[in-house]
Amino acid sequence: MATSITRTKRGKGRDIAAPSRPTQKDIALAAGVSQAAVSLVLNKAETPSVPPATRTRILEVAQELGYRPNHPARMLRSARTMTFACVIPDITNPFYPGLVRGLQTVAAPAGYDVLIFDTDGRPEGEVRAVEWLLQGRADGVVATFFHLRASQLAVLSRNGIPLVRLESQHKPDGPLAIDSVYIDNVEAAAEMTRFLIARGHRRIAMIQAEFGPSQRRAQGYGAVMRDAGLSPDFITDSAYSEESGARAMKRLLERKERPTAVFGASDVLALGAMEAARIAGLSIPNDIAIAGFDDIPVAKLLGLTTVRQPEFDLGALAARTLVRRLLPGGLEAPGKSHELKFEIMKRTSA
Amino acid sequence: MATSITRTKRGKGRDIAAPSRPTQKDIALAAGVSQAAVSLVLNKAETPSVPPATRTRILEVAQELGYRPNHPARMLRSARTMTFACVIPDITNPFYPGLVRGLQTVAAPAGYDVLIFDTDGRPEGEVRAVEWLLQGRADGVVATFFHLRASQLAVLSRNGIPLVRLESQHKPDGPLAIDSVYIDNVEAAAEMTRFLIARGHRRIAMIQAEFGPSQRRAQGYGAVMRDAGLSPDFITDSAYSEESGARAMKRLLERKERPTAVFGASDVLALGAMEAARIAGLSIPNDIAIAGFDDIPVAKLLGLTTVRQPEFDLGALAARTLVRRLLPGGLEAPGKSHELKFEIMKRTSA
DNA sequence: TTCGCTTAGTTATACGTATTACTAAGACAA
DNA sequence: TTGTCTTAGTAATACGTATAACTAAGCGAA
Repeated sequence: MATSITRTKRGKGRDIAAPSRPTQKDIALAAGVSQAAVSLVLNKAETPSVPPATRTRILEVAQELGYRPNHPARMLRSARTMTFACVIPDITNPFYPGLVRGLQTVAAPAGYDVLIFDTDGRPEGEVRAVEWLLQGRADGVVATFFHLRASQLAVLSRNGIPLVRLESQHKPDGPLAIDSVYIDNVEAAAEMTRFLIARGHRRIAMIQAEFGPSQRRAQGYGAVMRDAGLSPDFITDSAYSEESGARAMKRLLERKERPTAVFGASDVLALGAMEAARIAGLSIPNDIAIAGFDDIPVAKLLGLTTVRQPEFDLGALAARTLVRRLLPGGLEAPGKSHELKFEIMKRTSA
Repeated sequence: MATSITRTKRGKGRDIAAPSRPTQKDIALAAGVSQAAVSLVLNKAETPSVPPATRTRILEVAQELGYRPNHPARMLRSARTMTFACVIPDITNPFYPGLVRGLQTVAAPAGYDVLIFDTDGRPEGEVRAVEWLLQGRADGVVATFFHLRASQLAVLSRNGIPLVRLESQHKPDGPLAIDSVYIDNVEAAAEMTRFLIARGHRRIAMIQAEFGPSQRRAQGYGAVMRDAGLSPDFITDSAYSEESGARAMKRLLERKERPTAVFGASDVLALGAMEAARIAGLSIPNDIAIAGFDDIPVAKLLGLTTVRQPEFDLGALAARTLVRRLLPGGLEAPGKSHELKFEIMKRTSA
């Protein structure tokens, strides 16, 4: 009868050094109580059925063994992952890190982690994200979907996963646990356009992206232009990237009659445009004025006139909404749309 | 005997609408087989004990019910979370999103998700990160630790969690499953300093942060300065932020004898310095030259001369290292240090 | 003396999966 | 007819936790 001193659990077949954290069972064994007693003491602030003496003994043993709760087991047992998913096109777009930070700032004190899922703004990526969420990996989601419609997202609600969408306009309240936080992009773009017109610009072009919030921004711009008796001038490139912005700008600069101002549907597009203009030897804003949308951190450094969307606050509000949804009974409430205010940041580029 | 048509599982006591995804048991029931058979078919490419007919029947039923594996249950059973943690000071520092992207790009095809944990570069944050990792929430970690030493990180290895550190210099190989990826920060800073001297600068100041890679960069700068018979001029502010950079720059500009060049220990510090210089009415690089370290995306737009650290590649390499570590037996190999090359990006600011 | 209440717990079960060990039925050979 | 081998699965168990349901011992009151 061989006596095994090295307590190698999980070392069933192979006896390789298989590290294994102490469990409640180990604590129970060492403290001479049952596993249930351990669980009770570890989780409840007050334990009527466990007297102080036993309580402290259990806590001491736990401390001594360096016990940490096994998160996966907890998740399974309590059907809570304590994780929020953040589904966005691309974390390298400077708009999103601030949003993520806002999320974390509210989520962390409430005990939730934040997991990032990049879709690249492509339909397949968004479908994969939903697939993934249905595996029960997150308790709630904050997401920007460019392609999926409400009908394709309803499956999340049906599976008890609340969703907060980052939107570009007010959404009507619905019965499902789908909320939204938004900034009135139509009005914001309109106001920026009015500002450019007031500055004396008449030939104003807008650089658009194919999908996403660009649509609403174009709408606001188009309406104001037409109201002012000017003709909207859209130029569309594929993505929200500097390359797209630069490409579009180059096309604009090749025209016989150039615009005097260019409104980028997002800051990264505007930055690409600025870069292209600079390469072409143009001075900003004298030769050509440029405006953007988002107010990413660099916009300030580059003096880009733009529409401020408070990313941090958006993230924080979204997280607060999720936390509330995950309170008991929180899923029953109808979906609501929360508005945050934009601000026109007048800088040197326009 | 009441017949319950609405299949409401989990509805033990309260019969509120408690949505519940189908499990393997449900499939088994519907297909007239055992749960074990379902698990087998769903997970193995070849099932000698399940004939094709039964196999397809099971798969069809699974499809029909919209089955998705329950991730927490899988985690518990297989002791794999299929998650990498990325522990960094702050996702809003523009250096990190690219790193995260590099991580994701390698992790996703291998089946791993990426979770972000911000430490704010503070000791408590780093301790919390380790605590958190010990709960078995991730299979591996990519991390930047400013404060914790190897001895405090060894606990991760002891618990079977491989770690890849982002480092600023070569680390000696050790027996634990702790690898590192690094860029030779000493040499990089030295080369940048030589460049500044070659440009004719003699009074060169360096803006440092209190902790982190700033140390190595200061070392390279200091060595070259002394070799050239110049006296190093350090000015330290707390964090890696624009505010810190601006504050430090303001102090430099208050001096009677101003430096002709300022070397920021990171790009965000350099950007803050640029902004402060501009506010003070100085022209860059005529009145004062500025250099940075990191080559964050905006550096290019602002014409900041800096040291390029390939963030994306660092992330990708770190992820590849982790994936390899998590292959069977991968934890036994000694820790290795991988070097990536920097590049001096000569732009207009210096 | 018996009942009931409190104290201090324990036992049992479930969450959904993966895997090991087992088995019943039939085919075929000796 | 018996024994062996294959086929087609199944039953049982474990992962670590949370919790509902139960109980044994001791004490006071009726």
